[in-house]
Amino acid sequence: MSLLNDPATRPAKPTDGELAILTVLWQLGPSTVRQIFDVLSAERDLGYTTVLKMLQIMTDKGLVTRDETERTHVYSERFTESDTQSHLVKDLADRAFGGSALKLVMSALATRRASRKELAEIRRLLDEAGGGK
Amino acid sequence: MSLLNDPATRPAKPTDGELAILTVLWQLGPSTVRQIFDVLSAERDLGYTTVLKMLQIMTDKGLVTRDETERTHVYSERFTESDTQSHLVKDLADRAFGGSALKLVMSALATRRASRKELAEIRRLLDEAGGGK
DNA sequence: AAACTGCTACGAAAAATTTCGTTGATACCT
DNA sequence: AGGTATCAACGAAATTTTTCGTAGCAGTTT
Repeated sequence: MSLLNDPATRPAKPTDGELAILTVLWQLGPSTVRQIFDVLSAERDLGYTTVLKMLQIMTDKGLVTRDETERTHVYSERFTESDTQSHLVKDLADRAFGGSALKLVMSALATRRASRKELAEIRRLLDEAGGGK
Repeated sequence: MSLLNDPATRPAKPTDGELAILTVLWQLGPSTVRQIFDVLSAERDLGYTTVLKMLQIMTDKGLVTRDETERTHVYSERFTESDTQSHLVKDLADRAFGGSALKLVMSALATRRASRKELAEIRRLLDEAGGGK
């Protein structure tokens, strides 16, 4: 048997193409191939069956689930947006920042301008994080 | 002609394998294939010529430079650690956070515990970033 | 000089990812 | 019913990434 689609095992990091599909699912919620294709094909040139094939592969990998009750299948993300994002951040921290998510944060802050509102939001998170003591 | 090795063009995001090599260069500074191989092969199983080939490809892509004055070539990163890191952060922000590096930061902070010292450092960066007003 | 060691270059295989054409089934329209 | 549109499945081609065997060259040792 394969390890694919094992509910207990988290799939590997999504590829770039897979992530592009996931971001559409985050935007639209559960969607058909057609809906996802419409969004992606507006940005770049790719075929309908390409999207279909990727969703089939993602289903096998356990990145999405598929509702087959209707003829037109409906795909849903299997992990939440923030869960997947956290994973990607951790992965990048591991691969490029010696495992330190905080170095990653500092890198991001060092090169980005932020609005007052965004900075305030970050401070609030910091206060929460450090609030305990 | 090819666009490879064009000093004016930034190479595409390094692959996972390429990034692994870059992190070694960040640790050791300019290094030979042997030195890089020794570090990487301690972590995972791979051959010497694999590392050599990757460095040759990375040279073609312009990710590293090669000093051939000695018989044993010495490879150096072409972009600084923080430059490359910034790029990777921006890339991830684009691909997974709708282009918002700040959402990425918030995601990282939401799931990480930080030491007081680290939090203080982040606050300092925030003050710099928001200092103007 | 022959054998050995360490190195680069080359080519190609293997693996992973991305792409889509074709087929056959199902629904819709006239 | 016949024709058209939409869809999933399948297989395979194309591309990218990773891997390393083999060959040849240059020093070193015996």
